[in-house]
Amino acid sequence: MNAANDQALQVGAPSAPRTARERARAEITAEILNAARGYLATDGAPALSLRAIARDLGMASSALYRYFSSRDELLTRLIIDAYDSLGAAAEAGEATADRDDLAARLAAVCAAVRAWALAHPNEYALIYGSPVPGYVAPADTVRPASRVTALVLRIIVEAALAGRIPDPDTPDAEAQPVAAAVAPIRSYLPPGVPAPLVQRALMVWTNLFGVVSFELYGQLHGVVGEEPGDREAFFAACIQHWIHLTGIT
Amino acid sequence: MNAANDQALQVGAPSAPRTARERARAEITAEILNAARGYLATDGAPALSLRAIARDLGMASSALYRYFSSRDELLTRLIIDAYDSLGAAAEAGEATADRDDLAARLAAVCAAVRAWALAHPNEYALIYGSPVPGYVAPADTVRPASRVTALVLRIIVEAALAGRIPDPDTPDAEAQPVAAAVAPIRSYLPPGVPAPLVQRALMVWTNLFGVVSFELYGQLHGVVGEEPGDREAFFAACIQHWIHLTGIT
DNA sequence: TGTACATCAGTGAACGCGCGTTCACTGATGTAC
DNA sequence: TGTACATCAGTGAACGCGCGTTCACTGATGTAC
Repeated sequence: MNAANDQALQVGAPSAPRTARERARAEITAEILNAARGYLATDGAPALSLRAIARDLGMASSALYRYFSSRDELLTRLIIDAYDSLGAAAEAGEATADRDDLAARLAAVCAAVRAWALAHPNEYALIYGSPVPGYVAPADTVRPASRVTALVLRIIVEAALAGRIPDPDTPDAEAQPVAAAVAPIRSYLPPGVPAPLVQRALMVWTNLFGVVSFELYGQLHGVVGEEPGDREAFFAACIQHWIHLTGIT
Repeated sequence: MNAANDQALQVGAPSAPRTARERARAEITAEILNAARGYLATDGAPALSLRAIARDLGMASSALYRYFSSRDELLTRLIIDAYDSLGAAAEAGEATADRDDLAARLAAVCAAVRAWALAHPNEYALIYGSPVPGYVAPADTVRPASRVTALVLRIIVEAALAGRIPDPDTPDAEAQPVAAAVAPIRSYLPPGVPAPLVQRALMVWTNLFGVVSFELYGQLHGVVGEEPGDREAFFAACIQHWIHLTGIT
């Protein structure tokens, strides 16, 4: 929690750099990241080139090493920023819904994730596409990566604890292995949320990104229409099923 | 249909090459593809290198151009083969289930897709990961790409036409846009399958790949357990929900 | 069955390109007295 | 306020590497008579 707050502070409010040097540093760092995001869009993460970025900014390629110690560090920063940007968008969307309308809150999260993905396809592919081979995500990507997951789970937990979800009647034979399977994430949740319900929440979370990825990567081409409203209608129907799946009332 | 059969013939039975030249050509082509798949696994599609493959086979890099006219053509062949391999696995899995047990047939397809993906993570990422930037899939990838989709839809269509799926009672206001959205794929289906049902089938199809992708790309790390049986239990629960979602009895 | 010619697989050098990273350096900005 | 020194941003050349693709060529395999 402290770590999260500290980081939010750092990211959100750059704490007003005082000296000219610090101000310039912050500005140029931002320019580098912007240029990098541009190349993500056109060429993808694997082809991201430090030299191309340097060319864009009109500086020597070696100068980038004053800001990032390596290509991988730049990638890591882009990944963290993308997760945070998506997480913030999802949280902002969720916040607009009536607190008591749990279904609407879940729907808002889904819609916000899709909207963000369509607006930032490059960054979406960076974090939810096939992993960049040879790149291993460092530990500080974990927390930003879990913001959307946490958001979805929070809604389900809130509903369950408020008694607004009827207990799913799963046969014991099935419930046992599922409980073991979802144990890791369940350890972060307050007690009292049945395992089958956690499983359903995770299904919704997984399916959400499944649909968004398929839409973004072109797998829906020739399957779901591309007229205005078609994709939205399909996605809206998905949301309805997800809400129904959780059992939220 | 004819095109499909012709291709199956070509791929399945290489029609017994007669001359030594033809035999050698077929063998070396296969060796190239195998080596390429090896590099897919370790380095990913964007880093796939003709020179590295040639080195593996102990031949000059220029010699590859006797077999593939360019790197893109090699990629295309790998993509088509991957789709066909997955499609064949899914069809074989489905074929083992009792013809009358529609739910079991759907479950078998899902299980086969996941098993194939876990066994061929490299090729899975090639066809269902983020698109390789700059590469545009030619038309001959379309048919192999649709085999799993077709399989899922066939089961649902069969169930619907046999009256084994109760009509989903969707409010007209919702059904209208959904019908427009799924019109493209519906044009390939026999009449009499309600649009909301087609939408559900597509949801199952999308969610299937969503779950498999999340598992493969590590998004489930720290969420769903990694002990033997955990992932299987989670996936089994997903399958149950998908069957329930379609309404198959 | 034997010869003459066409086809094809494979070679090795070369073209032209781009990449990440290092290093010794210059000159501007900041800091301590 | 002014000077001396430390810090830092940015340069440009270089290292060592790998890539896709082309081209003129050699030698083996196949084919037609």
